[in-house]
Amino acid sequence: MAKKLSEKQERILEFIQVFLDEHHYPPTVRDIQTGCEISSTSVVDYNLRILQREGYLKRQNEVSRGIELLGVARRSAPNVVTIPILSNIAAGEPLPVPTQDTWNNENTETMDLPTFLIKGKENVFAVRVKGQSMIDALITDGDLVLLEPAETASDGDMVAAWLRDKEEVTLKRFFLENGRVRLQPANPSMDPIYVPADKVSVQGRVVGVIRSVS
Amino acid sequence: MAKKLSEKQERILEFIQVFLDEHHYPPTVRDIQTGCEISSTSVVDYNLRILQREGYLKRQNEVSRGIELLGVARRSAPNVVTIPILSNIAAGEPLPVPTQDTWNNENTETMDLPTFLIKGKENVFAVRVKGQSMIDALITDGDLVLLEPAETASDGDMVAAWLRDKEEVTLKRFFLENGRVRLQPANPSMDPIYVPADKVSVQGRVVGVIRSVS
DNA sequence: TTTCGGCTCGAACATACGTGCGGAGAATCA
DNA sequence: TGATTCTCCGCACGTATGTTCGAGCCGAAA
Repeated sequence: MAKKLSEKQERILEFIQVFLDEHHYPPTVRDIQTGCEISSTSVVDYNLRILQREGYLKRQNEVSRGIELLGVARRSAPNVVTIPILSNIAAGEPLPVPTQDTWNNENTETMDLPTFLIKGKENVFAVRVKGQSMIDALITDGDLVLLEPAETASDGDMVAAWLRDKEEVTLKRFFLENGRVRLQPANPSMDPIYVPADKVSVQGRVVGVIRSVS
Repeated sequence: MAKKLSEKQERILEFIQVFLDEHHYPPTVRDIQTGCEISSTSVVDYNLRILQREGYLKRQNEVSRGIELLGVARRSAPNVVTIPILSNIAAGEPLPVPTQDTWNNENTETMDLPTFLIKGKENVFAVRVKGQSMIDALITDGDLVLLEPAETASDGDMVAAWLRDKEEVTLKRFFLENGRVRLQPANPSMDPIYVPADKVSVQGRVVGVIRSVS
């Protein structure tokens, strides 16, 4: 178990996990072969044996799709992850990005999300929006905004930005243009705002939005 | 879906569930045959087809163990439901509300949703929005709209409405006002439209919206 | 009675799929 | 340098497994 996995083995493991999420049954050797761009089924077999020996999975002999992930490799709830919901957002203050304490606080509200919504993201949390202040981001009262903590952003990212001067949080697409920041609303009929870079701090990247209509 | 299952079909379903719990991969036709003491593989196949037609499971053609339990039958992830995603929505045509066929078509894309999003609703399906035509409902390109099939609506319901004269589908809040229908955009800065009741047909109630930011 | 549709049977067919084998680079070690 | 081990390759064999077909059974409708 101690041995480190080769890149190919990591890839195979990852592929099996994703395949399982999508199909709810395990892949065949040949599924893995094409999915991981491996040249021969025997190479897949070879690496599967290693993965089995190292305890990452269990295989049934002579059984098609007889692969079962074990331990760490196994995703306990295959399609769902639990994230915290922050409420009590005060207007005029930055977002309270969750800490470990938030997670551990048993009073924190949580929700389950399908994994495909936050694929690859980490420490995602949700904020329940109050009022219409985000309407130019196509977000309205009661919506849940999914955020990934981040202090920086690349051009085009949808971010939650704290505007020091205005003392407000806004959700817009981020563009850095020769020293100042252009914040572009998601609603194309609305105009961008321009802010000096040192007056903006990125608090997180927007991963998704969920609206539950009553 | 309405039809009652035969004793044999109940047993098969139960067997698949138990098998799944034990092995973490689906059984073969022959596993079911011996497990349920059925005399012939073709009988299993016959009943599996019925179970598929009734929406209890989905099968992949020519794929060993290509069985996937759906909805009620699925119990591995109790807080999750599987719904179909309709794409290929043609502009200028009513929504293709899903039928049983849609469910059974193995090419139909599906997604898992946390149950809290569709609490109490039935036969919910998702539509992937193309373009900006729904922008006044705070919905943009790529969003997934969750709909519950419905032919009628109460005042205040957010509905998908087919406008006969305009030949378009729109998402708005529904109000019946002395013989005509007021359709109110979710964006409060936009004006409602008024349509004679016989020129509007409700296709579904909007249950939620999901946006995954790339 | 006949007819017909739902259900069962057994066998065979086609192929999806796990596995084994000979060999070949490439890396490690002496 | 050679020996050894690890990893990869392509191929082909055997069987596991989904699917089909023709026939038979049985109860309900005609």
